[in-house]
This record gives sequence, C-alpha cells and structure tokens, in this order.
Amino acid sequence: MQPKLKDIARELGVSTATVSNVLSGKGRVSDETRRLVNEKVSELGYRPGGPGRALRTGRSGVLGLVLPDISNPLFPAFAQAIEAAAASSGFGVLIADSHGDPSAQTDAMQRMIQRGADGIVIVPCRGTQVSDLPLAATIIDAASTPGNCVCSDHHGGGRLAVEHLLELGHRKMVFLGQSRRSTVQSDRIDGMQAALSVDARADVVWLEDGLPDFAALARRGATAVIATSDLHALTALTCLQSAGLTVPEDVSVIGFDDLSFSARIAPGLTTLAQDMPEIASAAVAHLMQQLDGAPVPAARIVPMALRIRGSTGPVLKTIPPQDRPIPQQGDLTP
Amino acid sequence: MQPKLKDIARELGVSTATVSNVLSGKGRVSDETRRLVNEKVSELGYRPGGPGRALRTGRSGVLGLVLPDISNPLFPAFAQAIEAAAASSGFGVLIADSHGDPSAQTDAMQRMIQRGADGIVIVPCRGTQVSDLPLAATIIDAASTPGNCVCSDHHGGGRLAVEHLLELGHRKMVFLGQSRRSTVQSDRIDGMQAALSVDARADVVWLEDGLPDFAALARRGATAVIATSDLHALTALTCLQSAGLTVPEDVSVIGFDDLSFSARIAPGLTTLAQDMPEIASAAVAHLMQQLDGAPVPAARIVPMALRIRGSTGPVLKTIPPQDRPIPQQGDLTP
DNA sequence: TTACGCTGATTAAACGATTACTCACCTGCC
DNA sequence: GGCAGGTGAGTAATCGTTTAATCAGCGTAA
Repeated sequence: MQPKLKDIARELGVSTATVSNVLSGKGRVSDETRRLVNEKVSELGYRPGGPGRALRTGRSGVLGLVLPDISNPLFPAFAQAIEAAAASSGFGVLIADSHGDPSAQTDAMQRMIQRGADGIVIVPCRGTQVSDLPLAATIIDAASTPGNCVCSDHHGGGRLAVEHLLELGHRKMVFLGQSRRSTVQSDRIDGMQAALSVDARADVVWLEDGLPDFAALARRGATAVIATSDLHALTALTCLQSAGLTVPEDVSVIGFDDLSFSARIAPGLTTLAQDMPEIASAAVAHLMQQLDGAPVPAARIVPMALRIRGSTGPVLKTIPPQDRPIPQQGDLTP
Repeated sequence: MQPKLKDIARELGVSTATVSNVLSGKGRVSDETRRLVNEKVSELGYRPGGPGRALRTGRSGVLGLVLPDISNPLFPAFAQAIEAAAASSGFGVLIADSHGDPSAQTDAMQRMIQRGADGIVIVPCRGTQVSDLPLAATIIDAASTPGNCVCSDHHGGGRLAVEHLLELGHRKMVFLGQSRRSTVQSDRIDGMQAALSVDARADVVWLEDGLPDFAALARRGATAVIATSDLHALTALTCLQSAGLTVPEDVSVIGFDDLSFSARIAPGLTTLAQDMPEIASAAVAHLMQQLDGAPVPAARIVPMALRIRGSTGPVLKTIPPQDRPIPQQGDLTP
C-alpha cells in the first residue's frame, strides 16, 4: 500500500494540512517541522496520489494524444517526442487511435476528457475539423488547415527537395504521392511544383492509382523521383534496383520524414526530416500556455531539414539512361 | 463545464445517490425515475468523471504501457494493438518510454502508479528484471526471461524461417543479428540453428561488428540471409541489390516482424510476423485477470506466422552465384 | 492590563462519485 | 388496528489532497 498524506501526518503527530503545506511550500511551517516532514516523506517514499489531487485541483497532469493511425511509421518518432516533451513538463501521455474514423476521433476525445486529461494534442483525421472543445487543445495538421496550431513546413520541404535536385542537374522528375486527398501530401507536392525552374518538368504519379512502372519512367527520361514519404521512396528505390537500375547513378530518389529504415538501406535515402522534438515541444508548450490561461497562441510552422544521403547524386551526362540496355531481370510486383 | 452527478440530481429534484444508482444499476429505483434519469443523462451528455470515480473506487480505468524504446519500428503495431485491446475492455493507455535505461524504467513505473494506473504492461529494458510491483503487471519479454508473461515464439519463428529455406533447397545461409545481448534476437537465432538439417550450414553475422559485405558472402556460396528484424533484412536486401545481385534469384532474404515497409518493397520481404493482436489481447487479458483477483496466470507463448513474399525463392541450380560475373556498379556504404 | 500582531499549526470544507445505512411510506396479513 | 415486509429514495461517510479560515500562544507596545 502506497503511503498517504495521512500516514505521514500520523507518524509525525501533525495534521495533513501541515504536511501538504511543506510539500507545496505554501503555508507557514517552522523550519524544524519542515525538516521532519521532508525526512519522513523520503523515508516512506511518499508521492502524492494523482486521483485525489486531480479531484481537488482539477488538474490531472495528463494530456491526451489522439492520432488517426498509430501504425503510421511516422508515429514512433512523434509519440516519443511528445512523450519526452510532456514528461519534461511533468505530464503523462494518454494515447488513443481514431483509425481515421471521425466518429471514433470524437469518441476518443470524449474519453480523454472523461479521464480528466488537462489538454489534448490531436492529429485530426483527414477532412475533419476539430472545434468546440471544452478543454485546451493543440491541433497538428497541414498549415493550410483552419485551426492548425503546429506543423512542419511541408511546402518548404517540397521546395528544398526540388532545389537539391536542380543543383544536381536534374530537369525531369517524378513526384510520387499516395493519396490526392491528403493535405500534407498535397502541400509537399505544391512546394515541389513551386520550386521547379522554367526548364524543368515533373510528372505527378499517385500510388492510389496503382504501382507505376518506375523503370519505364526512367526510360522516358526521368532522372529523379521525389516521394511524399520515405515509405513510397523505398518502394520506388527497390523497384528500380530490382529492375536492374542503380540509384543514384540512373535515378536519384528522395523521400520524406526520415523514417527508421532510411539511413539503413543501400544507398542511404536522402530525405526531408521533420523536426520532431521541435514540433513536439512546440505542441506541448502551446498546450501549457492555454492551461496557464493565455489565449490560443499563433500557429507555429517548423522548417524541415534536408538530410542528404547516397540516394541522390548528379545526373550522369555521359550515358543517358534511355540509351542504356534494357535490364533483363527484375521483379516489379512487390 | 461538463455536467456533474449533482447537476442531474438537482434538475430532477432527486439525490445524487439515486442518479448514481440508475447509472450503476445497483440500488432500488422505480422504473419511472430510472427513465427520467436516463433521459436527463443523455440530454446533458453526462459522463462520469474519472478522478472522482477513481478516488472513490480505487480504479482509474487506465493502464500503463512502459516501453524501452518507442522509436522502435515494431512499436506502432504493438501500441496500436494494446490500445485496441485496452479500449475494448474500457481502459485507457498511458505510455512511457524508458529509453533503455533501467532507472528511467523504474521512474516511469512509479509515475504510472502515482497517476493511478490500475496495472502496467511492460516491455523491460535488456537485462532488467521487474519485481516487487505494488500493482498488477504483465511482462512482455523473451520466453527465456524469468517473470515473462506473454511473448511471441521467437525460437519457433527462427525454426520456421530455416525450414522454409530448406524446402527451397538452400543449404548455405547467413544469420544476421544486430546485438548479441538481445535475448529476443538470440532466441530467434537459436531457433534457426536448431532447425538446420545435417547437410546445411550457416554463418552468424552481427551488425554491431560493422556492416558485412553481403555480395562477398554470396560469392562465397551463401544463398540466403535470415535477419532477426525486417530492418536488417532490408539493409541486406538493398545492399545486395545495389551490388548488382538480384533477390531472390541470387540470394533469398527473410526478416522478422513484418514491419510497415516489408510488403511495399520490391521484391516483397518474406518475414515472420508476430501476432500483435493476439499478444496484446493476451497481455491485457492477463492484466484483467490479476485485477479481478485471480493469481498470476501462466505464461503465454504466441506462435509466429511465416508470410511468404517475393524475397525468397528456390536455389537456382543452373548458374551458381559464385560463377556469375562480379557486378561492376554498387554502393555498399549506406 | 489590555489590545494587537505575528507565528506555527489545526480545522474543516471542498472536489465528484460511490455505497452502506437509514427512513418514510404503503400494502397486506393476522 | 397493529405489525411485518417490501419499495423507493435520501443521508452521510468515504476516497486523498488542497486550502481558506481559524485558533492558540507568545511577545510587545499602548
């Protein structure tokens, strides 16, 4: 049984109020009593119990994290960063998965409120808008979404990717997305389009339309693929490799989000990383400010960082890919 | 402001006890009063507040999940499964990351207790042993670890991998691990060793010793690589591919854990999947039984499942890899 | 001497929900 | 008519913590 305030008080022959005053440093307590209490507290290993405190103060020290899909490979880094940021503010993190379902999302938020969460960090389902919350909330979404509080500069990330390729001499690219309806992916591709120089061209290909023939795209002159996620970049990279093309000599590949595997493949995947620690601490800080009674702060856009690895390189002027022999072996069906 | 029991009671002119009785179905209440209360409850959208209930009943409806490393790519599937299993039992999930540090692990558990968690699911840091917990706990570790409650049959998974390759005609393999100190990896490799037929051989290679030259291994006759994680299998696969070898024609590759990318690369990665929903629901059920006062149930070993994809195939008898031309291009430094 | 101020600590209420206990009332039976 | 028994609902205590209000004791100044 964990020791209670009452146990400390009883053993010392003082009242619980005095003990509480020592712990909070608020009331008037003599130095001697203070010493005795502190001694007994560490002797018994007392830690104030959450429920009692939460009931009295209305603060639980817990914040909710509602995600559309925990199994998203970007999530580990995100959850870790949020957990670290919350822990450093003395908060715990309650997670919930909405499975991309708006009603499950509402449900999850209700449960967090019910469990006494002081605030919520939410990455909304596609297309849903969070509003009318009876508690502090921080929304992490695309910059273009109304209500967004913190996010990466996806548009800027797209620009950085294209600029990197332009410097390497690439003029014919493929932009690879998964779903047209994803705001984040759209923002990234918009950024890519915006950075194209006048003499450069790009085709946009969506995986939701089916797996493209990457080798054929290369044969038609594309020298680079920018995918909106490392996951799709990896698909492109392995498809190219197993079709006998080499990366980056024949085709350069860039991804997004610097997922766990990106540094551990051959060649290493050049990628645009989100600054997760920064996003997480901004989100938590955003929440803390609201809890302190401040008005909802302005949205915060965190820049993305280009991590150059082996999957991007200069265009080889000598032997254009389309003149090379068509590869014999290959397996394009993953 | 969320409605309280008192609000419902006041609006109906009854006592809070009556309202509580209706909600819990415990006391004696007339059908008429029951109807009125239920009506008002759904009208005001009342949901019992956690802290008050937790304080009174000693149950918070929250369980803690303590992990050694949230950024582990296996974690999303795991957290999702645990969250789903917990939610279906009406529980919330509080996460914490011990960063592989035993003292942080103890700390995290203390915080969960303090926050009123009813139980803890813990994946312990390497080498730590969890004991003397003042609350229900379920430990997920390797089967060989004392105190383990639920885990995958890593040894059996290793056996399945080797048996699959033996059937395909492979007799010279490479077993690829990351760290010798990982119990899970050791169990998997032990299983592999145990399944080798008398005419088959395998080298064990550890990534902690540095990145091996996979093409050289193939040239020396190895026709298959089994990695203890898809992450390492992916490293092997891309190294082989960028060295000009083809998978599975030259070398077959198997991984473990069926990570998010494994089905989305070319060729698709054959892998041994953990049955996450089963493990999670076993873990949560294990916890619930303890909460219900039952003694700690026996450990549960969940079988792993072989998912055959394109990265494994029969040994090509016609042209042994070592007689093929050595590839010209390649980038073995990821 | 009385009043006042200060110190150090106690008392008691409150937070929201649960629950054992009590109570008033009604029905039916002897 | 009185009493047992059942019904429907209220009273009040409780969980652990915080905190406003109070209080006793003491020294000092009027």
